[in-house]
Amino acid sequence: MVGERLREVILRGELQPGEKLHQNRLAEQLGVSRTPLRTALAALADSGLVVYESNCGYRVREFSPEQIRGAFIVRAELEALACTLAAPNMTDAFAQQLFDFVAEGDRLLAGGQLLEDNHAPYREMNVSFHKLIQTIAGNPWIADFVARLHNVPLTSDRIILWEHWKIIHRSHDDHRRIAEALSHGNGMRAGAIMREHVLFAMDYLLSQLNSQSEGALRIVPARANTQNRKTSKRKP
Amino acid sequence: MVGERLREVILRGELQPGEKLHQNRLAEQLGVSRTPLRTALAALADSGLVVYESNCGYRVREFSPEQIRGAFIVRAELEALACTLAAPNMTDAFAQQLFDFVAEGDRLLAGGQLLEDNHAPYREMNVSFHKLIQTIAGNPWIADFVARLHNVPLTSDRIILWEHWKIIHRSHDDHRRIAEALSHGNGMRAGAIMREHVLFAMDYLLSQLNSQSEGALRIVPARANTQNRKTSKRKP
DNA sequence: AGGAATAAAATTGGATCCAAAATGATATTT
DNA sequence: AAATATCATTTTGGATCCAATTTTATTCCT
Repeated sequence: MVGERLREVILRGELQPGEKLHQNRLAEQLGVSRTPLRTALAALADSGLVVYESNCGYRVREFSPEQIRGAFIVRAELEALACTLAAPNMTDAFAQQLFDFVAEGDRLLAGGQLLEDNHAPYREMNVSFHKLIQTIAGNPWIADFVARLHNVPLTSDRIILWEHWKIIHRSHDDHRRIAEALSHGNGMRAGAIMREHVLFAMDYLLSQLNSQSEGALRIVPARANTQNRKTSKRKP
Repeated sequence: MVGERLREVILRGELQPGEKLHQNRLAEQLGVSRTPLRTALAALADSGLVVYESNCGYRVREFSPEQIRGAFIVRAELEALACTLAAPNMTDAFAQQLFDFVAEGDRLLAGGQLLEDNHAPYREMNVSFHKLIQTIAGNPWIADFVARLHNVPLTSDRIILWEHWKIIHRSHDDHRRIAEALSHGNGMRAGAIMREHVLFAMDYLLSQLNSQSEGALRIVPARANTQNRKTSKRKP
């Protein structure tokens, strides 16, 4: 829980890669003692977001462009696999949900552009679409690993490149074709589209990384999480 | 480090799945205080070997046969991907190392059977062979995720089914063909063999799980790790 | 006697404390 | 003046302590 907050802080880039994580300072900033902070750090270290060195504490992990590239490649393969596994599990209800997400995307892109106010909703629709396919696939490892890959700064689904209409339009069209293929039970075809869908995002992100400065990449946070609340049991 | 020991204990099956992890007792058994134990538990929880519930502590995670099956399927795909990525990176030195492992397997299997004393060496050769391919592939995510999948009890490379000569012989023959294909730069073909190599292991393990009792599965521990020592800097 | 309510024990989670190690600063020597 | 050595400060890692919650045991009531 303090771990979640730390993860957000790191992924939003508020802590520089390589930066040392000062336990006293961080604990105070987060308003907790060092003990829960350290358990959170241990978990983050295992998940690979921070690195630990004995007697030297934790620091924010640095990712090379090559590692970021590698993350996309594995994600492309895993999400393609999710499509092939999802196909035999398709039901009318699942197909309907997929097309609902596509329809929501259509609505958000209706004006021939993506308005500023629609960035966050589009992002959430995008995340939901991908997650739903992983759910239908029914293999929890895929969802788990894809989530881990999203924990790499810049690889995260927090980041979408909004600038060029043609690219976002094409990306949304991929979604439609994937939904079509899956609803016809054609998992291999859906997987092929998905693989290209992810690999192209990789190429595009890396080209942007090379040209412009990293700071220019837009990070769109989720809206105040009134949704997505997990089970919280409280005494009266 | 205390985490490593705990991981071993759990993977060896000395703690039953679902069993509650008593912090006081465990800390005493491991000869440490509760604080380092709890950081270790937090890390293991993130890596998915134990589950945590607020105010109820940690318990050993249970895996359904379906989850075990899922782990093999993802591992098959990841290791196949490792083959396709490794092919363009092949050098004569890498090819030599692969064939050295194959030759070692030939030696261990020379008598037309796998002697009891050769179980551990064969296991280590097997692990090294697979890891080398992942190293050549040069994508650290693959090695990381495959290692996580090995952290599932029964999916682990700690377990090899030694009983039937024909199966282990065939499995070793897969290794030879994979090495051949990779040394010729044929990553797709190597990947296809690797996928079947892993998926057949899955089928065989699950069939054994259904027929005989789980306790009959042989878990062969690594030999006292004089090798595999990580960097350890000590003051004189 | 069975079940609900209450009390006692145990266990967890967080805070504080302390020793060991690392970092940084100052002094000393060449 | 530069390099080394020594000392002080900071920071980490582990142990202990304490409050809050859960679990277990007991008592009480129907």
